[in-house]
Amino acid sequence: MDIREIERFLKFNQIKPSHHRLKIYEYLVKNKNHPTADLIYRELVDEIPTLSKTTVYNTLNLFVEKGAAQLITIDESENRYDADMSIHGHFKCKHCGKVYDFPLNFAAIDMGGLQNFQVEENHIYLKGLCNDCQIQKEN
Amino acid sequence: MDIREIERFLKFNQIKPSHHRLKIYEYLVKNKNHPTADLIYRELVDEIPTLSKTTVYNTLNLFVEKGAAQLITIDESENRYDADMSIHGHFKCKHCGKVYDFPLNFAAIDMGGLQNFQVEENHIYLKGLCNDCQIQKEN
DNA sequence: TCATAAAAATGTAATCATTACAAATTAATA
DNA sequence: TATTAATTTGTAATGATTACATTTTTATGA
Ligand SMILES: [Mn+2]
Ligand SMILES: [Mn+2]
Ligand SMILES: [Zn+2]
Ligand SMILES: [Zn+2]
Repeated sequence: MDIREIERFLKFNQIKPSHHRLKIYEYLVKNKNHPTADLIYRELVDEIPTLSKTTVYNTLNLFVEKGAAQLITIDESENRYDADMSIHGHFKCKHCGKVYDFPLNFAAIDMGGLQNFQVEENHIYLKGLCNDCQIQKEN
Repeated sequence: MDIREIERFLKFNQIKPSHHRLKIYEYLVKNKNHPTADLIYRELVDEIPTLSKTTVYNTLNLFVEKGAAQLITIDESENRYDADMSIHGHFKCKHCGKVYDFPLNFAAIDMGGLQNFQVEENHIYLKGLCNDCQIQKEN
């Protein structure tokens, strides 16, 4: 996804593609690391010295509001963001802190107890030890 | 679950059953409302005038640490707690704010992308409109 | 029972992520 | 260019949670 596609994508989602918005969205797309607002700020401020943290927060809130990104609340006290709007699950390693994606067959989730409930969002969060960290502990 | 059972349960989980701890755990068991620390405090402070909010926080953290309750981070900026440690999902209504339980066939979740990952916790959160609120909107 | 130590609870201050808000800057429009 | 709207900025406020020192309660044992 190059900068032109990002511009089109933001416009498509009713978001005026200002320079900062383009850069923040580009960061989300290129680094699929589910970053916090603070991390995005720290990563971009060298390249964009005038960037303010408030703008990062404002922009991320706008993305979520317009459906261009999703908010991941996998852990208390840290909001993370993801430009991948497809249905997928997240796994956070308790040891290294990395957040992994995994495919999800949402239809398999049987919501027997929720007849007539209208589902608008789904958040599937797992926690534990990732493959790499398990190997480390064994040695 | 009467107070005697609660006492036994806390002891079983390596938690000394002080009066406050018993009352807070009893609140979780009797009101399956996934409350915040603040709500628990407000609900109990009349009955226990000496209760402090710090004690509620300390106690809930202890419960989670010892595996007697689980922390539900279904929404940013509010930690909710649940004494039900069985595997089940949560649905939060965006209109009325109520958090519903629903049964969950966890085995149905295919984690194809997570070979050799060791899962220790699972959090399944859905959001949308509950049955009651949909009916209201239709009228 | 009384002394002593350990555990639990309290109250206040600190922390920290996020938001509110007013001012400044930039972009769009005519 | 003049005018208006949108965006961005910097700082202050908010609010949930935690840190910490003090007080209270409970347990232990001479
Ligand atoms: Mn993701
Ligand atoms: Mn529950
Ligand atoms: Zn890991
Ligand atoms: Zn509802």
